[in-house]
Amino acid sequence: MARPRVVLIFGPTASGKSALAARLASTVHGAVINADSMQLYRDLAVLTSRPDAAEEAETPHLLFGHVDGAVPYSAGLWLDDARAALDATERAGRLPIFVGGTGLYFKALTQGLSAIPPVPPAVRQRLRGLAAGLPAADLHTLLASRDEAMAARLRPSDPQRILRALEVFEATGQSLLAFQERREPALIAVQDSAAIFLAVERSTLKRQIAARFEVMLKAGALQEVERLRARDLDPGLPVMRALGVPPLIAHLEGKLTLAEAAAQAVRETARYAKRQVTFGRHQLDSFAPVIASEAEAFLLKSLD
RNA sequence: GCCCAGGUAGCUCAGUUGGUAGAGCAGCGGACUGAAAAUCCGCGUGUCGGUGGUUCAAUUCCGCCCCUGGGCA
Repeated sequence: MARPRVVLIFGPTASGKSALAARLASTVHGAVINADSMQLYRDLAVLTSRPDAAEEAETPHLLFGHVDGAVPYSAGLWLDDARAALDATERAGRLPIFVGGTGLYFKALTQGLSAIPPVPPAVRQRLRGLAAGLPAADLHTLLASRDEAMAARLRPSDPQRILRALEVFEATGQSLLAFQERREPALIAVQDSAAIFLAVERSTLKRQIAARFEVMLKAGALQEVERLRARDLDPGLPVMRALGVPPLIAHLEGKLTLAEAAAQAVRETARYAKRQVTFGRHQLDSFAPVIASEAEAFLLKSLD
């Protein structure tokens, strides 16, 4: 097998991915490229455990904190950014090391995404406004009257996917299904990469999540959320829904004690970790599961 | 020591006029094509405190014991 031209590190939150990527990058003359949908927001550094200034000074880090929280970012935009970051890293003669916990980003990177025209913000806004007052089942009925094929594939209880199908149909006059039947070529083939899925025992992960949240609070997570709240952004934006943000806002508004908010954040983060593991197991099944403590040695060996 | 209340799922509790039990939360499994830290689907995991008795049958009724909380001493 040829030497991998790129390293892909996926794993649940709090599994030690970022530190691993940073260490590896400095040993093998690499650059770390973010594949995490929240670490890319400028407004969230503490709460997303983004690499700090010292780590970023040690080796190049790309796509971290480069997006303003007011922007509704997306997997498609990330893929564009990732393509540019990959090119820049290779031109600089460094090994690209993608690291993050967003399974969809890795799937898009290695399996390709469909080419779908952008949906005009006005269309999106109108549909979301409409959806706000409607039960999901009614939205599904609406979709079925326009795009029966796509409606048949979606559950009437899944508002987010129904909304996506509606906006694509509205913007293009075609079924989302028609687009999804064809994928663009993948940017990276798993065979050309060292792709791993960090395995950490669930109970260990939960302990690490709880300990990390305490550290985040000491490092100013509450102040970070206070600044975010002061921006008065649309609560529907991704940045406002990051783990820990809603409970800490509830605490700032006097609706929860800090202890309650922390417990809620930890619980939700643990559930998220579970979904990440499921995604890794089934959607990224060509990634090699590697025990976290052995991952560095494993990667160095496959880069030999 | 006596009196009262309670002991049922990991937690908080409901329930069974006697036919081996169910909610919420937690947990576990799963789906996944531009909001993915999102959105959605499925699953009850149990010596009903212990032990003897009555009964065809006891988690349920009776006795004794143990534990917890409160009250009186």
